[in-house]
Amino acid sequence: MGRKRVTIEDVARAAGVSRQTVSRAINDLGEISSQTRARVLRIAEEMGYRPSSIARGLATRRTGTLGLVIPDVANPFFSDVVRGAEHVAHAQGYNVFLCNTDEDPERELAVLHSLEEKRVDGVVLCSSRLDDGKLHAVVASHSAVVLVNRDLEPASGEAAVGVVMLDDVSGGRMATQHLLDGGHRAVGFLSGPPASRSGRCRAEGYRAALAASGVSHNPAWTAPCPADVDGGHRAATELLTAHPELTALVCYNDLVAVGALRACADLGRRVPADLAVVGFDDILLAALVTPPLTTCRVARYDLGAQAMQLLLNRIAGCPAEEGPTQWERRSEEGDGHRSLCAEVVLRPELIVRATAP
Amino acid sequence: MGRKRVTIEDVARAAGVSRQTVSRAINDLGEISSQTRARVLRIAEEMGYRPSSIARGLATRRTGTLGLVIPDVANPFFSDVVRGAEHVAHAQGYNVFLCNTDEDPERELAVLHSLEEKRVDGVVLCSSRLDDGKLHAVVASHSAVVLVNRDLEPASGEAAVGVVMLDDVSGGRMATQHLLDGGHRAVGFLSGPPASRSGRCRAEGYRAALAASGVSHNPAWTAPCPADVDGGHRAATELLTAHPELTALVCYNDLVAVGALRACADLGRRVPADLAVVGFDDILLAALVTPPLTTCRVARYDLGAQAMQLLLNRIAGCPAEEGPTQWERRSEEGDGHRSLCAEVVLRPELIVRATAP
DNA sequence: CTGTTAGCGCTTTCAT
DNA sequence: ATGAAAGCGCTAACAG
Repeated sequence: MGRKRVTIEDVARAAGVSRQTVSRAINDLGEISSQTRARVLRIAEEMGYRPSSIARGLATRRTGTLGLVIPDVANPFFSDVVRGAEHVAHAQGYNVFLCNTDEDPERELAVLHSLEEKRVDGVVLCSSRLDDGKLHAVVASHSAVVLVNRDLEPASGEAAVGVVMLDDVSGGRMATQHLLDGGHRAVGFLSGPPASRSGRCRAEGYRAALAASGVSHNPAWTAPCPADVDGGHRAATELLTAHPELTALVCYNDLVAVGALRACADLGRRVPADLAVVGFDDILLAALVTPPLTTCRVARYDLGAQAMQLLLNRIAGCPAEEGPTQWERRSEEGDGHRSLCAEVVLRPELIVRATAP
Repeated sequence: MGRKRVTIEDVARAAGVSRQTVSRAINDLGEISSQTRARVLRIAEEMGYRPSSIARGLATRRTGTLGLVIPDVANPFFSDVVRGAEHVAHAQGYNVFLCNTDEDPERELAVLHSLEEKRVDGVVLCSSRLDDGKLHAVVASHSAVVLVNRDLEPASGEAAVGVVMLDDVSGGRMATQHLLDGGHRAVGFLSGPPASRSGRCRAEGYRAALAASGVSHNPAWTAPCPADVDGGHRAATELLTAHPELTALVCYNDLVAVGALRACADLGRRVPADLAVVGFDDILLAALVTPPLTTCRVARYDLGAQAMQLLLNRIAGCPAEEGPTQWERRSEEGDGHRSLCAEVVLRPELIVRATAP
């Protein structure tokens, strides 16, 4: 394996032309007779020539690769985001570096630096845990950045960063309202990791819904937890034991909700008769557990796809050193230029199943 | 964002040294006084210097990136493989390009070519759907390749390729035997995609178990299906309708098994009373559906981790043009050199839950 | 220990 | 329509 690589020089020599001509042929730039081009391409093909995108990257300052930074591929939420993002990127001829941060800000910074060294043409950064200062530095050092599920005030002189957000406040309100509509008054909330913006926004929506219905809000009914089945299981067990008065639970995500279901089974509380449960995300699992989970669905694939599309728009539309002006203007024009606006907001949708009918 | 990048030249000038000295400092190669190194590093840091790994790649012919090719990230099986592989790669300073093939051989070939152009240092290729000829070509054109769940006879003059396999024949036998032990004689098999090696091997194990127990094998009891819940649902519905005599079902994977569970619910057949079901993989979902799934667990994270470790060993251990000799010898020496052997086999483990007690 | 000279394989710019 | 020269940012191989 791996004998000496064929270079453009080799092909040029074999075809009896200059390297430039070969370059023109493989890049399909017009200035070449279709005869020579066909001949060169055939010879290149025969020799198994594979142009080095790394040499090409050095010369053009474009690598044709993008970074996609997420907390964890194994989280079904993000694996769908990845699919959406990759699909869009590949469709336009880009490759993507997938980077996990494991929710660790140090690791996040490390992968971002690594992407910078790789000279990626742009980055989609999901659920960043970086503080505003560090995040500004990151944005400044990459040629294009789109943030998913994380806001950032543009610093002065900085092009507005692309942003794709979930309307989590609405989501939290929606989920809670559904329970209130069902007659529940003692509604708890498992809020997920304290560092999660989604968690905080959903909590805000939860409180807003309670307030709007004139239901008093008991802070002791809210508890943080790790964002997985085990975390939900433990937190729900504790919360339900400490506050047996609760008749309903809004959960940070479906994994946590499934953990809560397990806790109910352990504690002998029937769902939904004794306790109603609402999750978030609508992962595959949600429809398949017993009883099937009522949940707030988020269009995860679209989230990734839109973020990537936004990034590609910015890469294509901001050819050189153009300032943020055009972007800000566009995004204020309304919906006509959806593909060019700098902020996208996705609204969740309540899927009513058996855990909170 | 993205003003002019700082180059090694800029740093050299600012520090009043040559580029080479800067290079020595950042690469921590001995031949430099610790004073100058410290000073250079400080200046580089201050200037926000980020060495271009693409220029470096051109010069060194090593990119520090690896390819990981899988059918689909959103498949929970592969997302765990990805985690294992990435963890090992990152621990040794490599980045990985993740590529989905969507089980499409054309796309698989395309991503492999793209990785070749990117000059990755090696590739882990999972569940390749390529025929032997094309696969040999792929192996020949990459500097190091590890195959997961796909075998390949080494061609003459070719270094043996690294291989990590699941013992799927054992798995199929194990699952079937468990059902036979439970008294079942009419055992069906949903064999997954015809192109899947795992599917074929599990089928082989299934038939072997039947034969070993002297149970006659009815080919009509085996049916292929797409490897997801829906595929399982449809195939199980058809199979159980056409052959109501079946009392047990071995399923290609857990997703298919969950589909079969759904089909049973539709058809009014209780599980496990009327139909016993065994799945494969033990994904998260398996323990959480009702009733919890009996399944053959595969150490997915380990699968990815071992494959990547094997790849890194081959990259490190095969410095130049050394032939396959050393490898073949090592792998025959036994288990002492596990980290250097060229083939790893992982055995699945039966997890008995409620669908086939 | 430090600097100099050549590339790595491609594209760009300018001739022809 | 084609070719020649220069350079992208870094390291390898020598000198000193």
